[in-house]
Amino acid sequence: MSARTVSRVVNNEYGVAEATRKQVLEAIEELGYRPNLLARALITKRSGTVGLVGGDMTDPYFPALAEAVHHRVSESGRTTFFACTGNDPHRQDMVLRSLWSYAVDGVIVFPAPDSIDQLRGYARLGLRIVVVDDVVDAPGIACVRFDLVTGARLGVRHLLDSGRRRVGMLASELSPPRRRRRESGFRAAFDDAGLDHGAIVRAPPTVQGGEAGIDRLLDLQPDLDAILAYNDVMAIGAVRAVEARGRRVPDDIAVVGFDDVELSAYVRPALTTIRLDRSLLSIEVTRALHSFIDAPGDRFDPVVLPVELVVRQSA
Amino acid sequence: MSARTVSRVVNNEYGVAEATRKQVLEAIEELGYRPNLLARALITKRSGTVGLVGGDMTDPYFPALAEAVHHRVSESGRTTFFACTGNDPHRQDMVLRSLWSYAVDGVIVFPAPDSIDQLRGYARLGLRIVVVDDVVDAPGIACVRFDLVTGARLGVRHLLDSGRRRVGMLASELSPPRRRRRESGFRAAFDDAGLDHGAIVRAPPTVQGGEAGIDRLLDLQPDLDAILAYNDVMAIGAVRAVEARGRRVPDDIAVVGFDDVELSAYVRPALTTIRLDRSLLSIEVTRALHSFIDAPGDRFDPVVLPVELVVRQSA
DNA sequence: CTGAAAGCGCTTACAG
DNA sequence: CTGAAAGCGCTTACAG
Repeated sequence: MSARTVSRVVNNEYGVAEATRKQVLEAIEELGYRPNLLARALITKRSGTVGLVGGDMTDPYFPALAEAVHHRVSESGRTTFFACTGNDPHRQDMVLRSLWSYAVDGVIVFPAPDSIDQLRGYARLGLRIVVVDDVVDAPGIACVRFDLVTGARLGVRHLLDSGRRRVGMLASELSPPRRRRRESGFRAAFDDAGLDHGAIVRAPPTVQGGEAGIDRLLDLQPDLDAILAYNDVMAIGAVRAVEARGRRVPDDIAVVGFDDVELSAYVRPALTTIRLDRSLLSIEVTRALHSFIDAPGDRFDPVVLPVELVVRQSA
Repeated sequence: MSARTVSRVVNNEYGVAEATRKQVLEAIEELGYRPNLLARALITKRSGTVGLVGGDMTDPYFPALAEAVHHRVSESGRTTFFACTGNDPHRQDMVLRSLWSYAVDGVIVFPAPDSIDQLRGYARLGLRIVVVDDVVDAPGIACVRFDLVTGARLGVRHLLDSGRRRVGMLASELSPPRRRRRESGFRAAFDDAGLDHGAIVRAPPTVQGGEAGIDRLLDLQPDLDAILAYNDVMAIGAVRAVEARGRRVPDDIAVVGFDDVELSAYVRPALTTIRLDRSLLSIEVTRALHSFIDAPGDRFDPVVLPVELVVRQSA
C-alpha cells in the first residue's frame, strides 16, 4: 500500500481496485487519518479556500455580503475566510501576503485607498483577485462595481422632484478621487437640471462621521433642505445630527443614503436609499472568481451592476 | 550561499556574518523573493495566523468584537482570519478542519450547538481552542464566558423594581440546555423574589426571530408587561412586534436585551440592556490564546467576565 | 491497477 | 560562521 494509492483514494481518482479502496478507507477511518492540506497545497498551489477582504466589518454592509459570498463559494466545495483591512493599505498588504502565501484559490477585495499598485503586484505573483468598486486593468484582476453614478443621479432626482433645491452631499473621506463616483453622479444630476448643487463635505463613512459631517455641512450652508449621503450608516448619523440640531427629517431636511442595509428599514424615519444589492454583488463576484479559478485565462470583462432607488420615509 | 544561510537571514537568526547578511538581503530585494509560508508551516506546525469563528456575522455583536480581536492579535505579529458557521455543526467542522490543517496557531470559537465533542476532537489533534460562552474541560481548550446568570438577574430585578410583574422571556432556540444560562438567571431572579415568572419562548436570535417570538409570547400571555430578550437584535424585533400590535414600549411593555450593540443606542426607544463588553471579551480571549501559544501547557482556568446593566429608554 | 522515486520550498539537527 | 543532508506530508510523472 503505497502513498500513491492512498493519495488516489483520498482524492477520489479513478484506477484503483474496489477492494483496495475499501481497505484504504477502513484504515483511514481507524487511524483517524486526515490529509495534511498544507502539504497538498504546497504542491498543487491550490488550497480550496477563498479570501474575502473588506475594509470595515463594522459597516453593516459587509457581514450580510460576506454571508452571501460564503454560500456561493461553498457550492464549489471551498471554504471562505474573511479579513479586514481597516482601509489601511499596509494592513491590506499583510492580509494579502498571508492569503497569497497560503495559496488561496483567489481573493475578493474591497481595496484600501491607494492600493491599486499593491494589488497589481499580487496579481503578478499569481494571486487571482476580484476587486470591488474600482477598475484596474491588469491580468489576473477582475472588477465588479455598482453603477454609482446612476445611483447618485437617482437620489438627486428624487430630491429635486420633491421640491428640494439646496442639496448638500456627505461624502467619504476614504474615497480617492478616481473612486468618487457618487460625487460625479451628484454633480452630473445638477448639471442635467441646470441647477447648482450645495456643498460637498467628506467625513469617515460611519455613524459618527455622518454626525460630524452634518455639523460642518450645516455650518457651511445653514439653509440646506436635503442631503445625499455616501452610505446608510452616514445617513443615519446625519439624521441624528439633524434632529439634534432641532430640525426634522424629512420635513426640514430630507436624507438619502446608499446601500440599503437591513438597519435602514428599522430606523426611524426609515431611510430612503439607493440599494446596492448584495445578493447581486455576491453572485457576480463569485462568478468572476470561479471563472478565474476554473478557466485558464486571466482576463475578465469588468461588470457594472445596476442600482435601485428605495423610497421610504427620510426623503 | 546555502538555503540554510538564507533561512537564517530571513528569520533574523543569530550567527551570520554581516557581509553575508547584506548580500542575502540584496538578493532577496532584487529577486522579489518571498518565503513560502506554506512550506514553513509544514515544518514548524505554526503559521502566524489565528482564526476567529463566529456563529453569525449578521449579528452586530460579532463584527466589532472581531475588529477588537484582530487588533489584539496583531500586536503579536499574527494576522487573524474570520469564519462563520451559521450555527451549523457541520459547517463548523469544515471551517475548523481548514483552519487546523493550515496550522493556525489557534482558534477562538463561538461554538455551534452540540459541537463540544467536535471541539474536543480538534483539541486532541493539537488545535489550540478558546471557547466562548461554554465550558468544556479538556486539555487544549480554554473557556471564556460572561456571567449571564447574574446578567439575567440584573435585568429581571430592574423590571421588578419598576413595578412589572408579568415578565416573559424571549430565549434563543439555538442554545442547548447547558447553555441556557440567561434562562437560569431569569428563573432564579423570580425565585429570589418569591414571584412567578411568565412564559419562556424560544426563537431564532435575530430581529425576525424576536418578532415571531413576541407574537407567540403575547398569544400565550396577553397581559405581559415586560420582556427579557436573549440579545439586542431580538429585543429590537420584540419592540417592533409589540408596537405593530398597537402597544407601546416601555409604557405598556418594557423590554430588556443583552449585548449592548451600538445599534441599541440608536434605535428608538433606545434599548435598556445587559452589556456584554466586547473590549473585555477580546482582551481575555486573546490572553487565553496567547497563553496557549507561548506557554508549554495546555490548561487554562476558565474565566468568567462581569456584566453590567445599561438603563436607557425601553425599560 | 499499484509501487518506487523525485520534488514542492522550506527548517532542523549535524558537521566542519 | 556556513554548508550538505534529511525530512515535513503530500502529489506528480514514470515504470511495471
